[in-house]
Amino acid sequence: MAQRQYQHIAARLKQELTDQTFVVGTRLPTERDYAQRFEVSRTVVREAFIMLEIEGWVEVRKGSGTYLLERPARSPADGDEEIGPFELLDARQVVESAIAAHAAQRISKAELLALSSLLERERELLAREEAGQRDFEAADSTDQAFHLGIARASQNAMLVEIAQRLWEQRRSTMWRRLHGRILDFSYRGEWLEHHQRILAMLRKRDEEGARDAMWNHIERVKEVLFALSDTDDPGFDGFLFDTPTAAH
Amino acid sequence: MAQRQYQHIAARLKQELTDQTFVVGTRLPTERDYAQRFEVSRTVVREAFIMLEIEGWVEVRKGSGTYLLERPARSPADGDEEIGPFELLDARQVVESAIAAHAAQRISKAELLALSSLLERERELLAREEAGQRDFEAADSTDQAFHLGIARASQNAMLVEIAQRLWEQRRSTMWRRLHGRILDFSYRGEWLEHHQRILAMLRKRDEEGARDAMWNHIERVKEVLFALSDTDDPGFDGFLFDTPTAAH
DNA sequence: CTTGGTTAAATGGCATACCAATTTGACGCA
DNA sequence: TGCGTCAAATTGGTATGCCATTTAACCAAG
Repeated sequence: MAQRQYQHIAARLKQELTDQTFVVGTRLPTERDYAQRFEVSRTVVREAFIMLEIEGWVEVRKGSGTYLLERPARSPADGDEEIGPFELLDARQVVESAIAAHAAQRISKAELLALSSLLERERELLAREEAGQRDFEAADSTDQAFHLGIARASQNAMLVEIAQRLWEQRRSTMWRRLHGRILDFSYRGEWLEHHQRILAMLRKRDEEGARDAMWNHIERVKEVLFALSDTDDPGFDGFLFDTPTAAH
Repeated sequence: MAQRQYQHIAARLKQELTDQTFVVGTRLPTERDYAQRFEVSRTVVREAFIMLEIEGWVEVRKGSGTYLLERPARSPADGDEEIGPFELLDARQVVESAIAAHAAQRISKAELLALSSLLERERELLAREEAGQRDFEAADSTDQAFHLGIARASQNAMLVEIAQRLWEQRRSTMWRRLHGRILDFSYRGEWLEHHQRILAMLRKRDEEGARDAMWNHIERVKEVLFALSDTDDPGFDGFLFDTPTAAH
């Protein structure tokens, strides 16, 4: 596995905290428990908890335990109606393309380099995958890093926050289910091309080009998602088409 | 000292990275070095590095070392840093203009009517104000209702949520202070004209027109805000120009 | 039955030791 | 002289063990 283990465990913990019903204030299982359950050392779990602590999910009390704080991420069970995949993609299309355009005029050379190395990483992962080594976690986090990196390049903290919020939505169960498909069905090469095109526009500081490239990228993701919903998975379409914007 | 040592060490590391001149990309001293220097175990240093990694300061490479990334312009977890007025307006400009364009193709007749009646109300309030009856609260809430109404017209719950989040930011003390000025200095007539132009574009379902109208509206708000910062209010500019995007 | 203190178990904090990946440079061969 | 190879040193990764704090269970005194 490419990623640092603590990040992997942290992702699983977050998933558990969002999916499962842990009431706010609950004491979570101990580090030792999780270590045993995930079959890693307590050190790794501890580091994962540190990540959650930094991100504001939990509070760690020495000698007592780890406690769930109010969730920073929007949780479907908070009474908010869950956002469907197509609706979320629409929102991302609108917002991220605008952010990309803005970033095109403000991105630094260092940030261009950072994005470039992310794409290098995507290329590597893709090659490995073709060799049979799949690493969904790594692919997913690289994808996210690229998109959030663009938001960061806008030099605007509010836009970064908004972009993060959009990506957090993937945690919802409904969405997670589809997400794997998108990154799996050998569309990864296509996404890489899209990302390269976006980066090229940012490099040229081409505002309109960046906007269009990002727009088309997400447009294509929507198309793929739509096509995938025609597969033979029973009950797959069921929830897809409840969303207002799903009727394309 | 912070409760957990890693936080203390992380703070010292950040200070060192800010003060000292470590060139971007430099390999930092090893975990063992810092452990010795700070007289703590390598574990603690390692946890501190994890914090820096999460916050985007450094990249950690197994077997190689820890490398300084471009210093994040704004560190995410340094406590929720307050967003400055110009930064917020930039974000609103980017996001709301994109939302307006999206809404232009989806707004319903009922929503057009609702927006129209909001403008009617703006007109009323303006007339009353000229007669000496000021009602800041009403003017403010009408303004917000118009902008959020457009977000709602996008038919996308996520976009509505984002727009709300943007408007919530005005409640911050720093921002509130300026906000009164913008709505007071008899710019209200101008804002009304802008809103009418935006609504007209939405009526025509003119995507680009709506985008531009919203963009120009907020652009003008920024100009006014900038001009107002030249007034004689002592300490007024002080905080305004600390924000990265303030240097127009 | 209540209350207070004592104690033992549980839990996170920290340090140490060993593992694995990477880097470096020395050595040998062309 | 230059380059390829390989082994040792370097460095982060992980596991384990012990320490300090907190919690709660228990018992004795009132």
